[in-house]
Amino acid sequence: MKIELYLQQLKEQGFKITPKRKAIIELFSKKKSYLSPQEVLEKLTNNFPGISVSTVYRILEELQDAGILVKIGHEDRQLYYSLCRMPDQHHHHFICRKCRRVEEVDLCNFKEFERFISKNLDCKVENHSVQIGGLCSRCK
Amino acid sequence: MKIELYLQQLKEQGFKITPKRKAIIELFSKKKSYLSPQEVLEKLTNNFPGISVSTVYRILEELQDAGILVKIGHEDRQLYYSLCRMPDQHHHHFICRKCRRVEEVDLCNFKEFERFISKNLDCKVENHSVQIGGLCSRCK
DNA sequence: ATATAAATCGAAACCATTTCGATTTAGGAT
DNA sequence: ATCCTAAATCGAAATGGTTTCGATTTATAT
Ligand SMILES: [Mn+2]
Ligand SMILES: [Mn+2]
Ligand SMILES: [Zn+2]
Ligand SMILES: [Zn+2]
Repeated sequence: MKIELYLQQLKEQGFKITPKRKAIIELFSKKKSYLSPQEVLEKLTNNFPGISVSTVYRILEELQDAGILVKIGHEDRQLYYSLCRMPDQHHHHFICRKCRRVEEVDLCNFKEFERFISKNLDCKVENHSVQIGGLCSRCK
Repeated sequence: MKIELYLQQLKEQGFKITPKRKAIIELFSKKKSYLSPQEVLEKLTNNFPGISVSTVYRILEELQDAGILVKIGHEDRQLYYSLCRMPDQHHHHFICRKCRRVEEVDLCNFKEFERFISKNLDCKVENHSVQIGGLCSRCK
């Protein structure tokens, strides 16, 4: 997806296009791996000396709200984000434990779970989270 | 599963059976919902006034290492644990968003994911995490 | 150009979690 | 039963990622 599309997506949701937001989107779109807020801050300090930590945290959260970034669940329980390249359809992510690369997994076989659970537990299933880990084609 | 089995499991892994460890296992085995370290601390304060926070954190981690508790992934990124009632076979968990009840989901259709990913991404799949959310039979 | 709501700054607060040296305890050995 | 010792617990302080908030700046519609 081109940067312009993400910016348009931002605007459509009522956000203003600011240099820092643009820079963060650009950063993620050229890096296929997930990043922590601290890491984003470091990368931006080149072009924006004195950028505030709080700004980075806020922008990352907003970009996720806008569907541009996704949070990556990590066992250290800290925040990590990556660009989602398929914002429109439900899917999952594969994450390389070595290089942090995030790949889109355009598959969800959750229907089977839902049937199984409804039948066996008599619950109302509302959501599910799936994350796949391993080594990507480069790292394996 | 009976408490004695969990205690035996603890002992087999080289841990000593202490009153606090026992109390924490008992607490979880009568509560089917997940708990935070703070909540565990509060419940234990009745029987163990002056129990230390660090002790609770440490025991919870150890019980997880021993396969007795499982960490629950929560969007607030804080620590939550629940008793795992099927420690021996691979499975997943359903979590009620209202009452926090955790149910064992004795199903995993991950093979399909693995085939799909190996074929499309040429990756080496090593692990996956699945968590299902919704309302349990009581809460729905 | 002007207005103004949104965005950013920056420093401090927050608070869940971790650390570590001192003290106590469980459980095997004598 | 007593002793021994590694393991477990205490407790208070540090840690550090994240959030807060009032002051200042900026994007953008008019
Ligand atoms: Mn995606
Ligand atoms: Mn389980
Ligand atoms: Zn990789
Ligand atoms: Zn429930």
